[in-house]
Amino acid sequence: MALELSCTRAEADQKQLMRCRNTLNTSSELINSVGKVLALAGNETRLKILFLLNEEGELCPCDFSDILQMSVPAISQHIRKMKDAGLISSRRDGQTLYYSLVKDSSEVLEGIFGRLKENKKVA
Amino acid sequence: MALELSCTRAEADQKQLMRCRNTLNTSSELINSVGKVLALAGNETRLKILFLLNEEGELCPCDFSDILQMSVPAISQHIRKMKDAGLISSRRDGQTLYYSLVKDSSEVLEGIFGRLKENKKVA
DNA sequence: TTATTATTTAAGCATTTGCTTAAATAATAA
DNA sequence: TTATTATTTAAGCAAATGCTTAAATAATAA
Repeated sequence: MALELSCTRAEADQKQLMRCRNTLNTSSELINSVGKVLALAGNETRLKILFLLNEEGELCPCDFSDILQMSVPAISQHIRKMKDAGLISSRRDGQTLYYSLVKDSSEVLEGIFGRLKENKKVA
Repeated sequence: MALELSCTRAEADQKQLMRCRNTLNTSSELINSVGKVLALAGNETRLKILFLLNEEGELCPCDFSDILQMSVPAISQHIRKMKDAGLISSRRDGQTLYYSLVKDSSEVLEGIFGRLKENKKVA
């Protein structure tokens, strides 16, 4: 790969580069966890699922399959990723599993949905 | 695929399903564009680039290569995606291209970075 | 018990992603 | 001009992603 060990531009601001490295180091855990949430929400199907859960409270895989016109297994696999990441949780009622957003972990989502709602008002 | 045309649960709330379909239809453009931004920000390297641009104002590919310890072409290709999406723009100074966040299109990012900063204060 | 329903899980596969290396631009310096 | 530097672009490839179909669980109904 032959990676340059430092920026060799004449104008390179070494203090700035150090500051950036420090910023990333001190926030690395946070950036990592936020990145995971964004990667999950960055899929259109999953974003719609999260968005609908935010609006409706809880829905089941069968509902999503119907609404999004996708197969149940496809929905289920998206749901699993978000459940594994702690974004959503389930409640069983008979044969049906109802999923809902996990309040605690939807901090990043709140920012996103907040913007979505603001824009919605304007548009 | 043999897709079910509607949720057949006895408890299925047809009004709710209709409302969900409507919600998605009326917000589809917005969800689509937000989804694209999230997909871009959902990559750890790109999230770091966006985060650093938000903190520092502007930086060049060479800086990122140095800070993130990645090859210049790898950085450049991440940058291109975000530039194509209108998230960042460039200013040339000699041989160096300085990139910065496009204010207008960083609405969604603001929500994310806002949360990042809040958490930073706490942590 | 057997059948049906709601859901998950697993295997397979095409598409996408993100790197690599090498070559092409673009600007400055000699 | 030629050389050097900063960056982009392109081709190639391994890994990840997101669907498909089929099989496995789990709960209810007959």
